Amino acid sequence: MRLYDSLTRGLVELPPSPGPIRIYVCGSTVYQRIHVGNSRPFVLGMWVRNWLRHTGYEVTFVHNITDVDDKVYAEAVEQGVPSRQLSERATAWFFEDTNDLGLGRPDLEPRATETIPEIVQFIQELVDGEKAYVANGDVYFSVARFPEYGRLSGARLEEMISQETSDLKQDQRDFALWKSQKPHEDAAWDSPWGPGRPGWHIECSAMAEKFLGPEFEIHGGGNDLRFPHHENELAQSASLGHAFAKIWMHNGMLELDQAKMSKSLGNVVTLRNVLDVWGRESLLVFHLSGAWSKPVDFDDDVMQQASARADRLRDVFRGIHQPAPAGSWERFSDALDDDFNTPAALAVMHEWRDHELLRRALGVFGLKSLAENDEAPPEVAALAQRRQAAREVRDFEEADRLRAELVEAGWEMRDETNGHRLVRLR
RNA sequence: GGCGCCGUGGCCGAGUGGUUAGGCAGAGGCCUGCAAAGCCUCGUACAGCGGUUCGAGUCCGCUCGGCGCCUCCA
Repeated sequence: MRLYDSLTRGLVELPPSPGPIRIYVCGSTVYQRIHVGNSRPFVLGMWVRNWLRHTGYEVTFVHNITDVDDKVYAEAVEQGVPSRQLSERATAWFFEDTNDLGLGRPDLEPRATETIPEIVQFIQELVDGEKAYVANGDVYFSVARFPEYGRLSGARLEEMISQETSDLKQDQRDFALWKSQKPHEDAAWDSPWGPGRPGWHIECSAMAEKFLGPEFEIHGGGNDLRFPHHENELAQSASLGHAFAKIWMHNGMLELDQAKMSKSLGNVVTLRNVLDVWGRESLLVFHLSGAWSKPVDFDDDVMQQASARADRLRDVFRGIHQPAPAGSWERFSDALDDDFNTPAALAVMHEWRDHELLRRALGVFGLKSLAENDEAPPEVAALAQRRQAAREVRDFEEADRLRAELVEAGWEMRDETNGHRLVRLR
């Protein structure tokens, strides 16, 4: 299998299976409900894990939760609640919403606040190696001492100007590894540099390396994290001589009205809302429909299309279909092995009539539910029988009345040559 | 301004330089009391202009347009 790597800007071949594949995907900072855009890296990570396991790899998938950050404190002050309480509530929402995607959980879901000792040690090593310096309770990474800085984002060091300025920085491009506690911050941890909390990027270097080691195969996350987040993670880890990620997998953004969906712009649709309105299957099919690395528009129209596609796949398991040429698993697996091309894989699935083949493919994407046959409850089946009887005596008025009653109960009658079929309405 | 991605039929969206992507919507047909689903048929599209080539959606250049990052953001 090969994947597009943002660092080398080309396709990189994975080591042959079987073998270990370690994946780290940046999760969300938790201070409110996550939006649909946030579901993309989670879904992609779970799917890649499933697929790699399916093809024989031993996969470890780490997906972190950043539960300490400027935003968390700010929102807590805004709402007048303790920051710990806020982040715990938002973490619970995160689990609730992602659970409802029905994909299971990543192997490890570490939280920044549970990784403080490793973070502190990481920073200490950077300070000891003179890659970072202490200034009045803060610790900053020295960008000038890492010549490779800018490689991931393609930015030139000389042209970078940090917007987060501080008199404590030796160079305005430097970024904080540790921030001393501020008056409005109600939670802090002890450190050799005084009470404070981690800067934004160090927690990911620490969590990734704690569970995967100094070198791992895939690092994922949204394309907007390429700079500064991932650039800085790479700088921190590489400064200690760690190889860090071999492949950087940056997923494209979800766009709403031709602009990136983002909390700061406020053009956000929560994952919760999408799950409630469209259901998990339609959302997953939507994610399947677009190449992971490219931006995609999110609106009712594309969700409607995804929903119709989900129904079409579902119908394969319902009706009696015309015999079709035997499906080829190879075409499906070739699509996924080629940079995880899910739109192409989905197209192959649409051509299949073979239940077992299709069920197996759906399983990779957490969509086996589409293959489940609906079993009508006895009272619905009884209603259907009465309608069938009415039809047989050609009492169509009564038949239509009973059909309307069935629709009311959430079931659709599909008449067939020798009987009928009940299909649950969604 | 710098770095990067992208422009495919009404819509979404694949596409190693040379035979059909696939789906949604729409039209006609088969089936049917009606309906739904299914099945069959129907779209000769690749932003524009040059160039390379026997041949380009697919490579090169330019132009136009869209998006992302450069500041918190999946």
